[in-house]
Amino acid sequence: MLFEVDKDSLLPIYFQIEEGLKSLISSGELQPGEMIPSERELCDRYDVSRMTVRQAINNLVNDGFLIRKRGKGTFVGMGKIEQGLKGLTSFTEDMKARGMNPTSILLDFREIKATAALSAKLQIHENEWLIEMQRIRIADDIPMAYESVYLPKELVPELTKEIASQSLYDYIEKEKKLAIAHADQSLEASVAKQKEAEILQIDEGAPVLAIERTTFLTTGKPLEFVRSIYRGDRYKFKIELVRS
Amino acid sequence: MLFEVDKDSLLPIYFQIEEGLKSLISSGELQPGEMIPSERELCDRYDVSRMTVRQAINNLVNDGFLIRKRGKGTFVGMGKIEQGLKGLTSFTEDMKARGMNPTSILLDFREIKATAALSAKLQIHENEWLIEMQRIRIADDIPMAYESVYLPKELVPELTKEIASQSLYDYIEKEKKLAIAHADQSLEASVAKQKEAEILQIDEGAPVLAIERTTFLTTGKPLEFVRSIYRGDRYKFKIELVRS
DNA sequence: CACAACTAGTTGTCTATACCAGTTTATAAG
DNA sequence: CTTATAAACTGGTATAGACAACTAGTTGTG
Repeated sequence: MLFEVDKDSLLPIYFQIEEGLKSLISSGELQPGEMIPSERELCDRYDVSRMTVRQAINNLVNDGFLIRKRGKGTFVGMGKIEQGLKGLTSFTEDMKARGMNPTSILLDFREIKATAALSAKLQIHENEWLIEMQRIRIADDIPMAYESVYLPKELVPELTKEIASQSLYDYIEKEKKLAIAHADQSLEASVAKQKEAEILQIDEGAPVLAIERTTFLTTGKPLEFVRSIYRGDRYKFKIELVRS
Repeated sequence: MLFEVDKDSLLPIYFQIEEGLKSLISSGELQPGEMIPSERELCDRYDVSRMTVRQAINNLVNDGFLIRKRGKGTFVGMGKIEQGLKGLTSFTEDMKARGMNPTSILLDFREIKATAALSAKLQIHENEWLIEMQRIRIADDIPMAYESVYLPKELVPELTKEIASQSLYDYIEKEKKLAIAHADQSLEASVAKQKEAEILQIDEGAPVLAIERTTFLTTGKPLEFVRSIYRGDRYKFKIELVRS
C-alpha cells in the first residue's frame, strides 16, 4: 500500500498525493468505506507539510472520492451517481431502440444571421451566418417532436437541403470529419403554443417537453444548438444513471 | 463594499468571509465578471491569514460562485453554465449547485402492501411490505417538487420517520452499508393534478415535470422507486451527455 | 519605433507550527 | 467490575511567511 512522491517533479506534491490515493482507490487496494492513512501519517510518510496533504485530500473530498469524519478519520467514498455515457443518441437511434420507425419532414432550411441568444449558445459573434432548419420528427406516422436546429455556416458551408434531409450526423462525422465530444442538454416541462400544437396535432396548452441541446466537437467548439418540442403524451425521456 | 468579520464569533472566520462575499454577489454589489478584492487585500482588510482567505475563496470556487485566474485575480462567475454538471443527482446537491437552500417537509411515512405496479418496479412479490414516504422538496422557501418514495421494508426494517427526515441516503449507505450501483430514470411532461397543484402552490393543469427513478444496489436488487412532480415553471433539468 | 527588461500585482504551492474539537482507548479510582 | 478521567488519536481552524508562476504595464535601450 504505497505510492511515490517526487519532490523535484514538475507536478505539485499535492497533485501527486491526490493521484496516488486515487489510483489506490481505483485499483481496489483501498476499498469503499475503508479508512485511509491519517493526515499526519501521510505527512510523515512522504515528508511533507500537513497543509499539503490536506490540499490533496480536499480535492478528493470535493470530487466525492473521500469522506472526512472529524475525530475518526478519512474514508473512501461509496461512489457517486453520475450521468451515464450512453446518452448521446439521435432521435433516429432513440426511436429505433423503442421499436418504432422514425422519419422526419424538413419544413424549413435557410440561412440567418445569429441573434444575441444564438451567438451566445454557439460561442460565435453576433451577426455571423447560421444555417437554420426546422423539422417534424415522426415515429410510426405519429408526429413526436418539432425541432429547430442551428449550425454555424462556417463549419458546414456547403450543406444543402438534400443532404440535411438524409442523415445530418453521418454527413458531419463521415464527410466533414468533425468528431462530436459531448453535449449539454436541458429539459423542462411546458405547454404547447399555437404553432407547435398545430404541427404536433395536439391541443394548444397540452403538456410538452422542451429539450435544448448544445453539441460540442472535440475541439471544444459548439457544433449545433437544437430546441425540440416533444409531445408530452407520447414521449418519455429515459436515462440510465451509473455509479462512477 | 464591505462586510464584517468577528474573530470572537463561534463561526469560523473563513465561513464569515465566505458568506460575506456571497452576499455581496447576490446583492449585486459584485457583478458577474467583476474582480473581487485580491487575497492579500482581504488579508489586510480583515487582519487574517492568507490561508484563511484562500479557504473561503476555495469553497466559493468549488460552488461555482467565483473563478480564479492565476496572475490576474479572482472573478465573480458568469452564471450557472460555467459549472460542471456531473453528479447532480440528489435534489439537495442539485439545488445547492444552483445556489439555493434546499429543505424538505415529510408529509407522510407509513407501511403499505406493494401494489402490482410497485412490486414490478421493485422486483418483489405482491403484498410484500413497503415503506411509503411523501415529501415536499423546497428550495429557498419555494415548493419545487412533490415526491413519493417506496422502499422494500425488508431492506430497511428499522427505518423511522426521524431517520428518514434527515438524510436517507446517508443512513442507507453508512448505517446499512448498502452500496448504490445505478439508477434508471425517466422524465415526462405532464400537467398538475388537483392534489399536486395544491401542494406545489400552482394552478391545476399547470405544466409539471414527472420524474420516475428506480435505484439499484450493487447486488442488482432495486432499493427504491421514486416518483417526483416538479414545477414546470421553476425547474429545469440539466444533463451532460458524453459520447461513449 | 520595436523590443527587451524590469516591476508591481496577482494566484499557486509549500513549510512549520499551534491550538481547537470530536472520538476512542487506556488507565486509575471507587 | 464499573465508572470517571486522562491520554492519544482523528480532522478543523488559523497564523506568518516564503518563493514560484503568471499577467500587465512601464521603462529603458537599441
